[in-house]
Amino acid sequence: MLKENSRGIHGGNTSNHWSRICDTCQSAGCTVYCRADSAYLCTGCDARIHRASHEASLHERMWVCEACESAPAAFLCKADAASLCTTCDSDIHSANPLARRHQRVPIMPFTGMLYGTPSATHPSGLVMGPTGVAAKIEFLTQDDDQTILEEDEDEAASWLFFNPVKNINNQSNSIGQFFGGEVDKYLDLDEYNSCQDNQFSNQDNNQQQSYNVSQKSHGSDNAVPIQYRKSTDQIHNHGFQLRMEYEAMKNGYDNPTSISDTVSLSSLDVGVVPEYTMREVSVSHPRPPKGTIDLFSSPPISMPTQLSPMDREARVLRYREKKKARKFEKTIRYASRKAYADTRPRIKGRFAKRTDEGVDQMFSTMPIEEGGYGIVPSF
DNA sequence: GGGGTCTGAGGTACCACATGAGGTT
DNA sequence: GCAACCTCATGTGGTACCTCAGACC
Repeated sequence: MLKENSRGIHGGNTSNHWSRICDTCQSAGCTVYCRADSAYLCTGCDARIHRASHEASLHERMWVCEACESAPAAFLCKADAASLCTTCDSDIHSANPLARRHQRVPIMPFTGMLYGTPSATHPSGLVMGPTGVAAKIEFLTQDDDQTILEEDEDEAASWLFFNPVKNINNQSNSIGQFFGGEVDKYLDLDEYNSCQDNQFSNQDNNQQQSYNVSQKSHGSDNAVPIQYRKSTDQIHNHGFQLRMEYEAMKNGYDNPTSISDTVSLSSLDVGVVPEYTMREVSVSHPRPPKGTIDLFSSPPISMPTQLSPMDREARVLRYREKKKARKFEKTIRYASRKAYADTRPRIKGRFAKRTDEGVDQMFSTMPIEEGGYGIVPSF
């Protein structure tokens, strides 16, 4: 399933670990680069260090490139909703004509604190962030949690309230039981694998989709950035994903009625990547780590029983970012395959075998290699 | 109100085959 | 370690078919 996604967008990053870990704690992936300290920091360390003093809070920081995760981001690609360093931006957006059309804006350094009390010198809260040139960092406090919940109440409500009746009738569904209510059969526990301790994730897959214009480095299958439509299972995935995040941050993972401690994955389709294979959650890293997951060799999934305020804030922020970034269109990952599919003969919508005549007709206007088909158009 | 039928919307299985990942030599 | 070769899972789109909900009688 993920066979063709097992490479990072730069072709060689197959590790389950971050490209660059936090210079301070050495245990989590870095998310920001502090110019003043010349240090790459994870979200937790960034908050801790730059909350320590007023002076520290004035340090200019840059988001780390979401592609290579090893250099400060310089541009925000609006199409990919990704912050990229100059190198990755160049690589990705020179891959094909469509990629070149992506609108990018420079990312300026930000100061202040991402979490906690706003800096007194930044009452506006205007900083430069990964989601906009002049994104307003929303300083999250416990009170803000409530504000967020109120803002999103309408949408979130549909995610939060499981149907207890269906749950009872759905006893055979271990996942349904696990979450205390009706759960989509198209489970995608994506975001729940994104804690810093977790080494398993489908980040490669996510990244490849996010940066689906960047595959020139590993083959001719250049993906196209155009997104057509999104199948309902993907929509379910997003809905459930966000619902889970919302539920988690709402409860701080200490509500035993909504989330139990373990889950059986045996009934899940292999293609579904349960992100929540964490051993524990001390989450502050806003991005899922790289790598894929082994559903059947992983230890039983445990849900956290406590979540620190910082973790909650991080999750709230991540929830909102993800909500903003939701896309419901289908992603074409392999343009060459699409091109072939478009040109294949069909019978009642099904692919049909090519006859020699059919091939000749089909490619009568295309250059045909000896004994083969035409050159794969590349986007 | 209950049951049967019709209709539309939405979801999915099916097909062939180039491609690429991973294993072997 | 590297290259060449081999094997096999994967992704791709249009259509028919299936399921379900709602309307109607």
